[in-house]
Amino acid sequence: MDLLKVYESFSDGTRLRILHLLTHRKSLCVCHIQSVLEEPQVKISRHLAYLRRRELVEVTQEGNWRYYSLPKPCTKEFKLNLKCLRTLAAEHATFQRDLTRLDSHAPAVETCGSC
Amino acid sequence: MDLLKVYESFSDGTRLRILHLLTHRKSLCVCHIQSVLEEPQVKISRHLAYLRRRELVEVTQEGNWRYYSLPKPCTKEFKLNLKCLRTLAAEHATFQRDLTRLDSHAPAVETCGSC
DNA sequence: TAACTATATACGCCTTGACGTATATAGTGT
DNA sequence: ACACTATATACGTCAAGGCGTATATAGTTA
Repeated sequence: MDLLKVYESFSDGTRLRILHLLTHRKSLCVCHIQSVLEEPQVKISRHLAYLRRRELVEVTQEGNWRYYSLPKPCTKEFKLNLKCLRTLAAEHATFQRDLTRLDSHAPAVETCGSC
Repeated sequence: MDLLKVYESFSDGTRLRILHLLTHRKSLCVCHIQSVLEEPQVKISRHLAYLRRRELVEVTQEGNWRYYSLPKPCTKEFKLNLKCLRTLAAEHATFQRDLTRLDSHAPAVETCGSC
C-alpha cells in the first residue's frame, strides 16, 4: 500500500525534518538541508537516498550540487500527509527552528506550490 | 517526539486497519477486531499490545472480553492523523471491506465521537 | 594533473519490530 | 475441580533500518 510507504518514511525524525523543509521550498540542495538540520553529511545523504528509493523526492543535478524536491505530482496519500505534517509542525519547536535557519541559509526565492 | 510515535504506530498495515476501525466505533472487543481483519488472534493481540504500550488505545475489561478504544482525549497529533487516515482509507478497498465486515460483525450501536 | 568540494555508498554493529508456534492467564459455566 | 473461552505473553528467527567510520565518485578549480 502506498499509504504505508508514506508512514514508514515519516517514521524518522530526520526524514520528517527534511520533508517538512521541502514543503517550504521548491527545491533544496543537500548542503542547505545539512546546514539547516545541523546533522552530519552522511546522515542527510542516507535519508535522502531512502526517500529517493521510495520516490518521495526527486533530484536534479547542477554542477556539483544536487537539488532535492518533492515529486510532481505527489500521490494523494503523500500530499495529504505532508499537509498534516505542516499543520502539526507549526507547533513543534524543532521544525520552527529549522524554518528560521532555512530562511537565513536559503532565503525563500520560490515557495513550493504543488505539494 | 509524540508525532514520531504516531507515525511509527501507523507504519504497519494491521495496526492501521485496527486504528481505522476504532475511529468507527466507540470501542471494540478483540474478537470483533479479529473477525473483521481475518487475522490470527496472536497477531491482533500483539499489535494491540504495541498500541497500548504507546498509549494510543485504552482497554476496559468486561468479564471475558476486553474492549479497546481510542484514548480520550487523543493528542492533537494523533487526532489529526486519524482524521487524515480516515480520509485516505475511504479510497482503499481493504479499509472499506473492513467496514463492511464491521457492520455485520459489530453493528454500529454508537459511533466514536471524540477521535 | 592535482587539490578541493559536494555528495553517495560500503561495511560492521546494533536495535526494533514482525511473525509463527507454543504456552500462560484469567474469567465462565458445569 | 474441570473444561471452555477470550486474550496475552514468551521464545526463536528473521528482515529492515539507524548510526559512525571510512571510502568512493564526480564535478570544479588551480
